Amino acid sequence: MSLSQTEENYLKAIYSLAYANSNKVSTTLISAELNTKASSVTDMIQKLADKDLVHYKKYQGVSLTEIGRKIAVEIVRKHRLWEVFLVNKLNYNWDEVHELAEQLEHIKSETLIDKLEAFLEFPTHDPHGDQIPDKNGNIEHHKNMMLSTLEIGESCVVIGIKDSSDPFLKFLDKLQIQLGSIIKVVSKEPFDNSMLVETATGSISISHQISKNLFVKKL
Amino acid sequence: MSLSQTEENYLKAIYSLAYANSNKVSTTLISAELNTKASSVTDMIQKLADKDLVHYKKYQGVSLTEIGRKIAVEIVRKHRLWEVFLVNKLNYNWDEVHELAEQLEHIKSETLIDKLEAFLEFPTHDPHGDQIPDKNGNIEHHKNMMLSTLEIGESCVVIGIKDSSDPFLKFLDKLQIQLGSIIKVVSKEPFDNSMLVETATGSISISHQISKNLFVKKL
DNA sequence: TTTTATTTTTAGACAAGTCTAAAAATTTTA
DNA sequence: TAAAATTTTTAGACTTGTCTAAAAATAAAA
Repeated sequence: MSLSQTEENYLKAIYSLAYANSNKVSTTLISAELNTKASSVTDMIQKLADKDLVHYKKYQGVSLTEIGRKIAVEIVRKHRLWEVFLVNKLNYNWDEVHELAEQLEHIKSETLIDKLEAFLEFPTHDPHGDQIPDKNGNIEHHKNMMLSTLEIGESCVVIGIKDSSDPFLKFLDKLQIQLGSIIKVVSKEPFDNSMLVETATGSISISHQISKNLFVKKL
Repeated sequence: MSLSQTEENYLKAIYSLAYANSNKVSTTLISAELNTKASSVTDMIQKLADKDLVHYKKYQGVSLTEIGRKIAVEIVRKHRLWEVFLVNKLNYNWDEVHELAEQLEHIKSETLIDKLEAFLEFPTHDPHGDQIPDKNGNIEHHKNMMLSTLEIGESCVVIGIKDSSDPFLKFLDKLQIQLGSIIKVVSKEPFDNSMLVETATGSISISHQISKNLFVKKL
């Protein structure tokens, strides 16, 4: 069964919304995510239900079937691998690649994405620090350790960001903080919860706003 | 002006047909190339004419405008660069990449293809030996020297193939002849125009059928 | 140069995906 | 728990790209 780009986008939207909203997703939520009208969503949902990709009862919201979920994860996998390609090989900045990956994720091929994965040497995270699902659709959500929770003297690697808005990404670039950056907590200021940290490029002060949006792995 | 994938495919079809057919192309030819019906072609042609991408007068055939030609060449450029990527980086065989490139050529981005070109280190030919147009849409069609025209004792590099059908590509693979292969003509048989040649992997006999379909550059 | 055959175009229809406007169901609130 | 507000669905329409069948134009043949 080959899906249209549009159908794939619906599945992906439901997948990411469902994760944050305990599985059942409303028509309006989807329409907001995809910039369409609720009535259009209803139409498409009914088609997807006919194909057994979503569970659907009128007025009761939508959730993915096992097949639907599998396809959605596959698309996420493609999206993230393409992002790695764009950043690591073509020298894009991590805040520039989303739109392009949005297109590339829909390229149809049995073999392409596995070959790409091998070429990229089996990355585990995309440039925003999100895990790349494996070939079988397995994805371990990592245990959300934020920089803000570290104690004085501890060191860590940046493995992801929570708020991946454009301004935030740009700001991190300015601070020269990237995926893989190593950070050591020098001191913490109880007054505003900011912290002084040591990075490869020197020591800088980081606000709570920032430190609570950076996923890290302790060293 | 952003074109749909379909519109781009029409321009590309007209471009490649026009090259072999002295510029004016008929509705039926296009419909054969794109696997559609002539009536569909007429419809689309009229839309393209409205957008000044083709010259069109009823019953008189179609040709590309300057803008149309430019866009067509751009797509060819994308197609060929993606083919290089697939073969050189992802280890595809040259006879497997056409369909995929057919999809990738439609990815929309201002910067992607130039970055890809740089990453590939500015290749001049695709895996089938066809020239890659430059950023400005310039393409020098090389002067069609075929292996069959070489004299005894001369050496050459394979730079392209004329008949890029699947069976032919597969056959060349079997002979271990690839782009860049070096071939020296040892002897020619006047009876059937076959030739005995020396390659990296030994000396083999090549029929006229083959030698007249290989573009080469003398050394 | 008429008649015949072929090619091209028009006309009307259909599928996918979207929209607006109005009706139906659900949820909120009083 | 009944009225009001919100959400969801239906109905009908529009666009893109396609099709078939028939009409119009061109090219070939007699």
